[in-house]
Amino acid sequence: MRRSEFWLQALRQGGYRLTAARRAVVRVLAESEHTLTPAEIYQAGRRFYPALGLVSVYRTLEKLEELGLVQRVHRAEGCNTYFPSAEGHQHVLLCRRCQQAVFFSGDDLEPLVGRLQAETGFRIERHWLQLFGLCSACREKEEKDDE
Amino acid sequence: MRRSEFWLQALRQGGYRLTAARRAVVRVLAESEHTLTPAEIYQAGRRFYPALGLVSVYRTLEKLEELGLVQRVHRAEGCNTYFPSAEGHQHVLLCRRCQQAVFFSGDDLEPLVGRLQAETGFRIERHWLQLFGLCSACREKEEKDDE
DNA sequence: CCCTTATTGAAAAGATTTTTCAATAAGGGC
DNA sequence: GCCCTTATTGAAAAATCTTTTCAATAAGGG
Repeated sequence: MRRSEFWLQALRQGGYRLTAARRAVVRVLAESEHTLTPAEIYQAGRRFYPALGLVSVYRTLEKLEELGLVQRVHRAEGCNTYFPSAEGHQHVLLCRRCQQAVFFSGDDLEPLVGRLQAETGFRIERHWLQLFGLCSACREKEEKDDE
Repeated sequence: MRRSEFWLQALRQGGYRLTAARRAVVRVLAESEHTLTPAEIYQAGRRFYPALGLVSVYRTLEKLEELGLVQRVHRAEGCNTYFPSAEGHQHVLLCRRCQQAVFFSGDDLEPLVGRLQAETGFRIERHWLQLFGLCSACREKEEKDDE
């Protein structure tokens, strides 16, 4: 099943109605390979549903986040970008130029977390890990810019 | 040397003047053990310098960040908290209740980064790692609340 | 095909951050 | 110590971004 269909189904099961506005937001974000801001989702969503309002983008993101389908992605330049949630224990690697986002897993923070809990007395509950860099396409483009 | 003195000296060497507004911001943030928002810094700073303006807090933070002395700390509830920068390769462990922040080091992401670069074609430049939990004081307080 | 009520978009309100601007004061030069 | 230049200030205005309000609409269970 495509991610957008799954999201619509999950909204339905969460007791929410399927409206044109929500379908447009889902369609844009579920299949995106880049993190998107509310304004970008709004703009792209209007191509599918011209009457879409920015407010509905915000409200739909709120629900998708609540259902665990969407995550907010923070960056130095701003914290208002969204992306499909990682499944299981995954994090994202982000291109700083084109905003492409790629999931990865395989970090092993257990030993570190255990050690820090013992040393600091904190009970550690969650962690954020994000990697930043340049995707291969943007690397080529940057080299071209330098010429 | 205390951190606040070091910051003042660094501002000076960066070509900036030492003003009462800047001294107040530095005094508040350099010795803080908690992440602080601009509004909190403003409020606390006014106790040392009542004429302080919120605008100067923003402008001073901008300069301190530019000099690498201060970092912006992001959280789910908001991205507008500030804290002294980590020295060298350090990250922060944050209490979700009282905003206490503790530096740590010892994460070893090299193998992961190397593997991902090979697999994805990205050139990985930076990473963000943050741990969230409850400090021991807040753990006790939460247990009391539950009673 | 209703009928209830969740949802909508527009406009207003809020919150936060940035810009503008005349007044002030930092600190180098004397 | 005292000018003099000019960076810096705080207040107010403007710009952004997000949330709330509200009457109109439409989703979807019966």
